[in-house]
Amino acid sequence: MKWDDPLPESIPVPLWFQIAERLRTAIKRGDFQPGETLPSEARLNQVFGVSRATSRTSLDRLEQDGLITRRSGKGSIVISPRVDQPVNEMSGFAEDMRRRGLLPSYDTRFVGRIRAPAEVTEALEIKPNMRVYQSRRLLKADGRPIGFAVSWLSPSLFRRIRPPSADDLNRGSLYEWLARQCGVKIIGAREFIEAAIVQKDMAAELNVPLGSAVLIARRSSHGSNGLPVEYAVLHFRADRYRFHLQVNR
Amino acid sequence: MKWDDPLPESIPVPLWFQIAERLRTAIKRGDFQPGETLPSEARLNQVFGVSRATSRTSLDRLEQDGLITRRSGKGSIVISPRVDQPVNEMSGFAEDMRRRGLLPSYDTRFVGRIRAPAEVTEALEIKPNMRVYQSRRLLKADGRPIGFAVSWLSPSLFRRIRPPSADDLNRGSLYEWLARQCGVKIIGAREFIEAAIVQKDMAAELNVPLGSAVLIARRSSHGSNGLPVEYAVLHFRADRYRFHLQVNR
DNA sequence: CAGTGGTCTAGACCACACA
DNA sequence: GTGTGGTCTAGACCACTGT
Repeated sequence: MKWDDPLPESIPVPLWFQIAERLRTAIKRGDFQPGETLPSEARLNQVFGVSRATSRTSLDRLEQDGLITRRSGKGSIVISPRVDQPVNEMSGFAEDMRRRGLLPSYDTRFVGRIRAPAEVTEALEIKPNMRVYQSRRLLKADGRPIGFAVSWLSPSLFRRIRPPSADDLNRGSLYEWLARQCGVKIIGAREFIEAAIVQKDMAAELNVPLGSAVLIARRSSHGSNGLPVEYAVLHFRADRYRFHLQVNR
Repeated sequence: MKWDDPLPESIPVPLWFQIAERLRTAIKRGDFQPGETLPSEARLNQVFGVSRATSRTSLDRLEQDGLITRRSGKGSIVISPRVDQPVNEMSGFAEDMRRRGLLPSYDTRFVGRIRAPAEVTEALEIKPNMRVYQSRRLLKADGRPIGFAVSWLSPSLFRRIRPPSADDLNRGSLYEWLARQCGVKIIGAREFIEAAIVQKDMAAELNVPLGSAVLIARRSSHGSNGLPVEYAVLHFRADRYRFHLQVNR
């Protein structure tokens, strides 16, 4: 499939998205090398028979994803490719692992209601000392411990719906469960990333010697209504995990 | 200043940007609370006398910056505000520190040409064992060590221009120097973030005990032509520094 | 139903880069 | 000069949300 083959007719996918995907795969394949320019907006209009706004929307997306930069008078220039797959797009642990070619699994250690510490009530924007649903899970990749996730969910989710069981949590992604059962999609988050020396109980869970380094992420997630959904603290083995992110502008 | 005051006439700033700034400050000020909706696109058209494409571009920017989400049929919904200052937008160390209310300074330990290790030649996309310009700098905030930056610059920068001196580097941001002297703006980067136990020489520089944790960032920066400009490895004291990032979609 | 954002068209004028 | 992306207008039809 060449990048400029005609688009299929009347499928329920936006034109701008189809065009962006064409260019994206062409870049991945190496048809456009880093430093080279993509076809101009006018050219895309001719090739795909669309208006300029549509082809611009395609390029907007590629720019936002860090694949190209655009310069007035020059064109849309391909940026050196990512070495790895993922980036800082929103993704749960399971998806993250699959993209790295590893098989994710969970061991749920605890589920239940507990009194939330201040760090949590602040993040979830609820009253101090309120009781919230907590889960504690060991995260594994190809069967080996890689991280430990402690997660608190907003009480507002469980007015009508029962919280997930340990089985639910072992079965798959928490985010998928929230989407299926609560109709809540997590669409963004704020994260703090820190380094620390592993604590005793966490060393046992992660199966690392005392004195090892861990990578810690504290994540506040929000749904499409803009309100907090989950607060999570994740510890990762420093020898098996690193964050990868793409920064623009 | 209310968010819907008339826009000044004929200033050389895009309308969509001015509108986005109005809404941004209104959100920061609390005129629109988290979970509330912003004025609809049609309303913005009336208020500012612009076309729908223009008001949409404003909202696109706010969405990209993680301030709002949009739902067809509902509106543009304000997301809970960031606790800290900005986030994963491109910024050098100096700017980063100033945003945290700290005074940045540098102690340059070394500048000169050295043979680049494989990690560097790969990131800069140059031939193995090529000699490149390296700098090693201690990063300080309010006079106290906070990190250590080792940076390699692409040889292509110095065909016509002399590399920066230790004085240049002590004086201010490397990125500002590159912009001024080489006309190269860094517009994006790829980063890996890791945790580790501090090494002996680094412990001495950072003034931390052996066995402490450090946060390590490995950054490949590229300019507006999409080609690599700088590769840097930064070690941060875990007790004084953490990353903060905003994840969308 | 009316209002919302999502997508798309067909034009326009501008500043910028390069030959 | 020609071609590039940056900005902007004035329409249009659609799917979705709530009443």
